[in-house]
Amino acid sequence: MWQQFTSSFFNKVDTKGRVSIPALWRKALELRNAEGNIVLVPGFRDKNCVEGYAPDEYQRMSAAVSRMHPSDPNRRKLEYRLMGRALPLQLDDNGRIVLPKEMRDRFDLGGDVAFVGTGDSFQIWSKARYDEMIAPLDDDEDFDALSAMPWDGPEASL
Amino acid sequence: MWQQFTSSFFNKVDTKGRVSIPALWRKALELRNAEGNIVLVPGFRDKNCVEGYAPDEYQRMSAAVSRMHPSDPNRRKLEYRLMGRALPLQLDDNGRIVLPKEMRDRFDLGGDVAFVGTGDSFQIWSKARYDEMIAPLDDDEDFDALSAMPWDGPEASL
DNA sequence: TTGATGCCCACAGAATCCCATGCTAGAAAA
DNA sequence: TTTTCTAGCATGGGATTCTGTGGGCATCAA
Repeated sequence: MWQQFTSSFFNKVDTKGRVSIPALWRKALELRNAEGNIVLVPGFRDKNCVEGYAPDEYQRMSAAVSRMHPSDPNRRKLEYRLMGRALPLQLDDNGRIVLPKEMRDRFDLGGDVAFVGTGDSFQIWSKARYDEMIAPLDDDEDFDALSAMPWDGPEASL
Repeated sequence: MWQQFTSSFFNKVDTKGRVSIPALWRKALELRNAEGNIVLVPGFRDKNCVEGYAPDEYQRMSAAVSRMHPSDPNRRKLEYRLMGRALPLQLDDNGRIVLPKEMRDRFDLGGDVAFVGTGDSFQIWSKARYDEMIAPLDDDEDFDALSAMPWDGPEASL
């Protein structure tokens, strides 16, 4: 539909470490003129998964870090975690990427993995860890996070 | 009539999971320049049904989430439930969509389903669950929710 | 040699497209 | 009014395309 990463998908990592990027997201990447390029960042916002960005969004993130003053110690930390660990990858002809061995080991990405869309980025979880993470969210009866969402009525944005 | 989703409809889901979007709402989608696109979100505001949005309304929701700071834990929760589960779909030539199997299983959407208009969005219920849900609402004699409605008089908005 | 990497092809199941068929409501004709 | 016609709508089935996945084979490095 459009250039956001939405929905969740459960794909398999084969013995070579290859895994398909969901077809829906490949179309999203095209709309972002990514030309088959994505950037993987391990454990940035969430230390239990790998985050994936289209080039344009990754640049937005790193630009935000670059706006911080060079003397700011938090900038150094962010640099190490965002730039220092970012891994640019290319999709192959079948729409797959190869997850490097260190990433597979560290995040348990063998066999079934979960791709979770988070709008301008996405996450890759091991299926087992994803299930653990998501279960309490589904049990949340009243879902109080919704009340934290900013809302100014229909005519506010767009 | 116009671009709001109003009224209720009872359609059938076939063996392939296909179901017609009510014709009245297809016209509403046209007025919203949706071009046959809708977004389904399972159990977001109400955990017992699937919610449907026109692209413009969905973007309004997700934009509200994106305005929250990336470090906000409530943003994470909302991402998982809104973006992480949102499913963009296209109407086919006959005005139908395909409900994915997981959704059909989880919300019991086989055979008869109810489409309920809720203004800027709509809901899809299994007929059985819908009947259960709606009965006590009709018995609500005094309907005290009405007193909670903000009201500035006819000339306020528009 | 051994192992990793990139590229190509193959295949099954699932999703999607295309065409057909009743049904209904409303218009048109008698 | 009653009957006939028609266009729009919901629904069904077959055929085709797509997508995720597995395997083979060169190439290159250690």
